[in-house]
Amino acid sequence: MKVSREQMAENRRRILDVASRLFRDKGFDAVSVAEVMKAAGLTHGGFYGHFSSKDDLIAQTLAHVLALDAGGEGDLRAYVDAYLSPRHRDNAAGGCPTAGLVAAIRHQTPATRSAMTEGLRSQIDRIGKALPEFDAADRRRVAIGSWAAMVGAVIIARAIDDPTLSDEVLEQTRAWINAGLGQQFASA
Amino acid sequence: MKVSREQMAENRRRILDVASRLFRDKGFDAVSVAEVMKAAGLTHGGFYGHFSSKDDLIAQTLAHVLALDAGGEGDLRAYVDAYLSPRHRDNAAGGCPTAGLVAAIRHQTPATRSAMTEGLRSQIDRIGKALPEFDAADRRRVAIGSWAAMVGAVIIARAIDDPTLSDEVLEQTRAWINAGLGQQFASA
DNA sequence: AGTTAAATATGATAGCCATCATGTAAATGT
DNA sequence: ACATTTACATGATGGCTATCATATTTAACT
Repeated sequence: MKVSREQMAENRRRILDVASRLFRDKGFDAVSVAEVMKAAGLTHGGFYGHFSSKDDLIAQTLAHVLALDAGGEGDLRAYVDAYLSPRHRDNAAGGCPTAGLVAAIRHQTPATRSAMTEGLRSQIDRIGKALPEFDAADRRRVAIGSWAAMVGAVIIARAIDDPTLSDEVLEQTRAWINAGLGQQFASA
Repeated sequence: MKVSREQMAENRRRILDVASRLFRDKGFDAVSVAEVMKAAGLTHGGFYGHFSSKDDLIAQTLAHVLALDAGGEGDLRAYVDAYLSPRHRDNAAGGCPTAGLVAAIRHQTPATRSAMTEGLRSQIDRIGKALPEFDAADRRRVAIGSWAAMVGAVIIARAIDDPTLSDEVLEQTRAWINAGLGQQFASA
């Protein structure tokens, strides 16, 4: 049955929202088109009215979720703490899409890779802007190094099945980043 | 046709070797059992004589490749440089299995998660041992922080489709880690 | 109010893949 | 040498999934 223009727009938004959660939680491959539609309260039939393919859904979902994500522009210390928390590690479905999906991007279409590239570029810039205490030369290094460590630590912590070691990875990475944030660099 | 005992052992080794390359290159899901067997010069039929399931292959392949991997115990600076090089980024099939596969471990069986956990534990210990200039308290932090940044940077660099930005991620992370390696920590 | 267009539902279809069944030939042990 | 075991090959099978075809219902336009 046909639905109103705004109902359709809302359906589309809901599809993207549930898809982003499902993809972050289970990975692109493990989520079927029908599963996404069902989670959005629809059936699989209407899917191709919204997207031209599953790859298209992936690309649009990534662009959608990366546009929202934004974090780290204000209090960087607080952002790092929340990012490297057990709570974030245990909440992949609602957590940072970069941590949840970067590694899978290699195997995706150009449109998806492009969306992720722009998301990463923005995030690095955002972190850089939150580091006014560093001079221009150091700012980029700190932003990129910290972001790589944050993403890497969460990915690693999620893989480890020993809670003690997993917690330690988060905690020590947090300490390592804080140490790096707390000091200026004389040379390189 | 039956083959000699040692021929069988060699076949098994070849299966694990090609599987580890294929998995690192394309991911667990995108590689079929038949594809692995074919790459090993066999047909799909013999597969279940060696492994009880694809999940079993994954677990054994990971244990196999992580046992070999070992790196970073000697000259840590050189290891970091090679790890964060475009060459390593562009060689996923032959590169570090952690960088290539950690993120997918979340969705694997307990045996596979366990193999990865032990691999990570060893690697962190190995890096720690290569840091004699740090006192015990700092060693762990430097090892974990550096390793998280290395793994994160390679994963991120592989996702990015802009060569300039991708190179920059590697290079700045390298500089960031070297800065961290080059200094003692007074407090935390 | 009536016609048309469109959004979604229901119901195929085709391909891929993990796994199983069975055959075959050669290695191993006597 | 012979019997037996067994590693691998060939050939199903069943399930899942992306995508397509068609029907239905109702919003949108006149």
